[in-house]
Amino acid sequence: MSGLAKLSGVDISTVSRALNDSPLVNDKTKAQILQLAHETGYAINARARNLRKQSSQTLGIVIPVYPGSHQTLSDPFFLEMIGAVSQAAAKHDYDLIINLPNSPSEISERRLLVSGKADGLIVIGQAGRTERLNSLGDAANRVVVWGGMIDAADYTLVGSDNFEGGRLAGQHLGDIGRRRILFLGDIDLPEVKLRYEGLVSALQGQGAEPLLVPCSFDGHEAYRKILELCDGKTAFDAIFAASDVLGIAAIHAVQASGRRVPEDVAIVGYDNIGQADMISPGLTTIDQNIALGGEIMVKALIDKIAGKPVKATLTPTRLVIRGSTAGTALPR
Amino acid sequence: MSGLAKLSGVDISTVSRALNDSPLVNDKTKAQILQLAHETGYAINARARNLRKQSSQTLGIVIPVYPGSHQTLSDPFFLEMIGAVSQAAAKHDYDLIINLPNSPSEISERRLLVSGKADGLIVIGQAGRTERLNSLGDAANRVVVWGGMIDAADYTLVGSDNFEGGRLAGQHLGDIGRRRILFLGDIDLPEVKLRYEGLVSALQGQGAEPLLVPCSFDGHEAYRKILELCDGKTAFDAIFAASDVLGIAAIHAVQASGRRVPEDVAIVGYDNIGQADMISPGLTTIDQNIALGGEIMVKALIDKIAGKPVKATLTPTRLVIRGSTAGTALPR
DNA sequence: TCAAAAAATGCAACCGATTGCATCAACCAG
DNA sequence: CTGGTTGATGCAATCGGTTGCATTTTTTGA
Repeated sequence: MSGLAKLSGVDISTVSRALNDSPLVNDKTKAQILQLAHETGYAINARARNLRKQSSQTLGIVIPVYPGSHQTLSDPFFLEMIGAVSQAAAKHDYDLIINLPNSPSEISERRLLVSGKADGLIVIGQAGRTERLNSLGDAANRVVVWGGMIDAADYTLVGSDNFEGGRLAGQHLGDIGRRRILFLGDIDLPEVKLRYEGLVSALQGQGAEPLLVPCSFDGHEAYRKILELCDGKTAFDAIFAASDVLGIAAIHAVQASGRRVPEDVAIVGYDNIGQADMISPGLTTIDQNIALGGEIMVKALIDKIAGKPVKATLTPTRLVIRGSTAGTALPR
Repeated sequence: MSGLAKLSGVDISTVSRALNDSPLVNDKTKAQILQLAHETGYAINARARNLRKQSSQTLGIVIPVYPGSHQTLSDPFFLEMIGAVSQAAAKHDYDLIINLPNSPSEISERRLLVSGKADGLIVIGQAGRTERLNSLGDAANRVVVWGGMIDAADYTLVGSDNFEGGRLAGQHLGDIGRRRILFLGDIDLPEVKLRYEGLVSALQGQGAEPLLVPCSFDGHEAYRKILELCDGKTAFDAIFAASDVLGIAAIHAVQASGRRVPEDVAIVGYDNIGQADMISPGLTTIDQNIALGGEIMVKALIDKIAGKPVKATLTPTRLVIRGSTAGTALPR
């Protein structure tokens, strides 16, 4: 910048204003400076600017994946979420930094905010982190969390309507005549619990009741558990899985045991990840509209940073019917 | 920091040294300052530190996805790459910022480096960007690119051995008796071209020659093209697709046309994305070891930033046989 | 034509850390 | 007791922008 100042013969303060398109600067001067900047390939030093302006035009996304957690970063849901948030952030002229906590106890969230590396934080999933997130205190007004709506949260929540999603799945399975329905998932997680409750509520209307099969978000675990159940004497004609990864594993397990999907066992997943329609049969699922979710979170976070009040938001939640319940596989 | 200085009664320079564990500071003083820092939840201001140290402990990853490019960010390959790089960066105590260029012509790479937002850059794929990357000039010594090995590159390349991958695929298809093999992909991209050449070389030994089916990385396009070919009069008994997404689409297309995989048409993909074994039949593919690739790139980039010489590196490339060529589908 | 208002530019403090150099105290050897 | 080391700390410049205020230049209106 001082280089540009010398070249154009004005003070660096004028250069600064010109580059920021300040109305204080004469149009001719401004044009000349911009021209010079362009020619010399000058780019404002973000480090200095960030320090002075006390902001960094950067958002952070925290993915709760650590050695020992059952979910891995390669879970397509996380990856799609990263993609969605990243595109939304870019659209709003923010950079996005990814943070993967090394351990469940590390307080990297606070550190990211306090150190000023990020102006705000998007946290994916609140499982077992409610307290920790609440303890962010002051910093909490620069945090948006993706997760199920719970009352105990001080932070802003964005997420799909998990209860409604569960209800839709239950109703659909009822509609196609299924009565013995397994729920595959870990209801200790708030999001999953809501999906389960939605399912229960839908089935009540039909006089049925689901059977709970506890399972983490690990596809291999789901495969094993469903295979065991198939080989056992529990009778069931449908599975509602807490995620598409689990649902896809369930399809495989059911097929491996010699039964047909959907004729013998209908299967519904949750998330509508890109792979849900790349398998045979396609996986019927609950769409969370991840792309929209990312956009909503980014916008909400930017509003919060600007001090505007922001309230929790639900993304549209809808049922996507494919071969795993419908009998016909749709091509992509 | 000035707060800590007041609290502990020493100069901020001493506080700074203490927090950085400098040997210049008396151990007792140091302990006391660290204690205070812990109690008050103090975190070093990254913005100021970055400015002063002329570095930001941050790497950037550039994904060449923009409106109009056929590949989308939701391509699992990109997502897995982001995950791999992100974990590797975290391991080396670097933050990672994601950059999605808004247009093919935008020079966001240079900007990221020159502005100091990132100390170094990892670029995924060099398709049509060779010139642009070479034009980075000085900045190129802080760039590592994932892509096929080509001679014209000034920058450091890391990638799987695309030629060998193609050769492995060709050999395998030959071994199982296939002679009429389609290659599905866009050989204008350097990586894809090498895969094709590897395939050709393997088939030469067997007296066969592949048929080229030009196709972008878009799964839907692949589906349409393969379906057309199936309905036409071209005879073929195998497909080697330039990516798993294309391979999976090909499986669907072939099945939709009433033929069996692998009995009528054997299919091999490329990448070994997580979903390759979540479909039926599982997709035989060439594993690029994305996780290792991410780690190698991060290490190479950090070395380059430190001024060490770094040379191009190939990641191990191997054939993973699954149901789409083997006749038996493996459970996950 | 000249004072007042408006527009454009310059000056200098500031953001919060890091670090070379100066200073000061404690300790040692002669 | 004194000069010389060593260890510990403080001082102040610095990184490269941004911005409130002062100053200069230009424009306006009577």
